[in-house]
Amino acid sequence: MPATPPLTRIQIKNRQVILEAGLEVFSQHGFRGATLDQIASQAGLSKPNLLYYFPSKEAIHVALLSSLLDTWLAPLQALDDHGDPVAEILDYVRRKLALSRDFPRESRLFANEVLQGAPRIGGALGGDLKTLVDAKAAVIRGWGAAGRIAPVDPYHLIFSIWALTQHYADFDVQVRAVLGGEDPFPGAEAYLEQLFRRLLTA
Amino acid sequence: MPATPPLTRIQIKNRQVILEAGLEVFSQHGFRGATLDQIASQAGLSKPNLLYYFPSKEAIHVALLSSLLDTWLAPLQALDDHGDPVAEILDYVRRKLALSRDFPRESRLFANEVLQGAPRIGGALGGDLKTLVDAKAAVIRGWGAAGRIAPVDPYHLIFSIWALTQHYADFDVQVRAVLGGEDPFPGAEAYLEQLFRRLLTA
DNA sequence: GTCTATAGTCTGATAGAC
DNA sequence: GTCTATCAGACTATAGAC
Repeated sequence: MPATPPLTRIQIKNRQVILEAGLEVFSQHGFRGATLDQIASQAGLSKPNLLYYFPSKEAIHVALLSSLLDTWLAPLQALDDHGDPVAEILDYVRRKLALSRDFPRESRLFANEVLQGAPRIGGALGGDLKTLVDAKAAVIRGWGAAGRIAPVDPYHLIFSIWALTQHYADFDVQVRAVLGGEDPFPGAEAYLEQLFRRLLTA
Repeated sequence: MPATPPLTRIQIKNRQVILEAGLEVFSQHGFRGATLDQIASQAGLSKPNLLYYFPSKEAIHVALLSSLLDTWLAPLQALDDHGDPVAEILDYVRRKLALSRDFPRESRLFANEVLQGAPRIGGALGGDLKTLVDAKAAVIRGWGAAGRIAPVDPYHLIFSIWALTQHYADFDVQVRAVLGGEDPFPGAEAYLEQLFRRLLTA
């Protein structure tokens, strides 16, 4: 028998509605800035009803972070040891930029959390995340050693891909203010392809 | 006669103490996450005494943001039309990375603000910031047109410098978790020089 | 399962003594 | 100028009716 009982359809649906509302509110205001009133209103439920499905405000936040972490790391997971090195890295950049364009709230949720010292997902950073990055960094280092890409520090390469792609989601307000409201993503995709192609084939 | 009376020495000193404490607390917890109790404790003053020097919590935050904006834009201001193009841009990268290393709290203060939609400095983004970036983007575009650097979108070049340098301050916890605690800045400086040199001299 | 009502706590800001 | 005491509102979470 399972340690936790299976959820009914209505429980599953309401939990999803609450997580969607939590994502909207937490990503915009951060953990402390968000209130249960806002989340309840966004979800179309009463405040005590939220706490019927989740034991606390923090539980909603933690559930969001952990359920989204896999999605967030999928583009790096997909980096294929056996593919063409430059194409693999450029594909990774494209997939990561697409996440920023299509899921900006998820990006800002993580950014808020990490910016404040990752009090609720700190463990995953030194655990699963580090394990994954170490593995992929070894792949990239191997490509460099074999002369298939220009020599480059694989860790800072990965950091730079994160920084450059997430910037367009996390600092969207600033980017659009400078560009006068123009959609930054077409230009960003072209620029990043140029940047990493020149870096890796120098 | 001045619209506001001149400040005494003790007033100037206490305002500075409060701003220093506010920077520490706001940069770590964001505007809503910070409390006057924390700031007062950090400053070694009582809570009502804080509000003797500043009319409200928001006034402390706004004073911090506006007094730091100039410092934050100084490295871009210093980009010299008449210098060597590649050296000027690489110097800008170095100066901006030094800000992230030496003033990470200031970086996180701005990141928190922009991430949440810049509710308190939104005006400066489309105003002073855009004006400055437009001017410097024109300089960089001129260098490209004259064949002195490889052709590159000047706006996304500037965004990429911001993203890459600020990442090491704003996501410090994540970077150090992946690197196992090692100081990221020496490696970052070498990597960024390599990256932008290859981009601009391709 | 969902609601209204509310308990208990925290927080920004003020009053008033010294 | 600085403090203690405190107010009024907002907040998370719970109690209990339906």
